Amino acid sequence: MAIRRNTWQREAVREALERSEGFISAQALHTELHRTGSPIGLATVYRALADLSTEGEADSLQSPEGEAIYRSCASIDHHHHLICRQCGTTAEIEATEVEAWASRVAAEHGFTEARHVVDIFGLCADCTAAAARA
Amino acid sequence: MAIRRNTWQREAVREALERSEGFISAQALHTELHRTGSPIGLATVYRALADLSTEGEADSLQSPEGEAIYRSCASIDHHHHLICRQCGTTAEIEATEVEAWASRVAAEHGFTEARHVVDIFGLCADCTAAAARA
DNA sequence: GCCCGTGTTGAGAACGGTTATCATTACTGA
DNA sequence: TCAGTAATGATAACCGTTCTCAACACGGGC
Repeated sequence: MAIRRNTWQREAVREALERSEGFISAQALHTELHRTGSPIGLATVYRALADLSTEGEADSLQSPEGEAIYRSCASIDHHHHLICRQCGTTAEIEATEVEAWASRVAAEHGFTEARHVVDIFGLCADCTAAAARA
Repeated sequence: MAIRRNTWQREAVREALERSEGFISAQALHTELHRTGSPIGLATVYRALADLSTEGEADSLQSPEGEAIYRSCASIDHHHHLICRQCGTTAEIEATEVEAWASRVAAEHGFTEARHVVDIFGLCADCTAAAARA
């Protein structure tokens, strides 16, 4: 694992992830890749996503349904999300104050290696309007 | 499903959940119940937890490892958690500033019915010390 | 360009958590 | 007490994810 080789598979996953808007599950990404002709294996998709995630090129979080979902993360810096639980669209949000708060609180309680989960699930403007009509 | 019957199992799950501090997984709760002598089935624990969750008597969220974890929700007031990913102990934390931030950000983007997930996972002081020794 | 060592791939098996199945049990209202 | 029917629980099925391992292919050295 010392040297990372470049393979078309890894690149295909990166591109497919960038092409898809919002969060997408590994399975969905695999299906999408097959649909567009890539005979890539499911295991490879998982591996590529895990790699992208650790390298900071992708965000990953757990959907409320328990799936791991991924998103291309052009800006390497840490940020959070506003996710519509109806249509899945996301908006990146600034959370500078929350960052500070999180690390302060963790430190106050003697916690180390703190990673925080700060995401807001709601109904986006469109879906709110659609729900109002129904 | 029209009528809900009262069974000792359901009550046992509720009590065990209240007794356990912080978040606990369904499996752990099942193990705990068996340890204290209840021959309750795993499926029943899942069902009871799901019911408690929909009734609002319990909170549920996904741990970063993908497990569903539950917490008794006696106090209706909303608060957040600092969770040790090693031993599972939790501390309740005040998050007034984060509450304000979350609703403000959601409103700014036209989102409604926003529920936020704000939890910090880390290593508690004890586990940090234990890890340092190893 | 060709070889070879080794990182990578992929099909399928294994795995762990959760949910469904279904015969049996036991609440509950009459 | 009794019948009707939710609830239970052992187990199988399910689903997403990770592991296994033989086959493959990238890339540095020649």
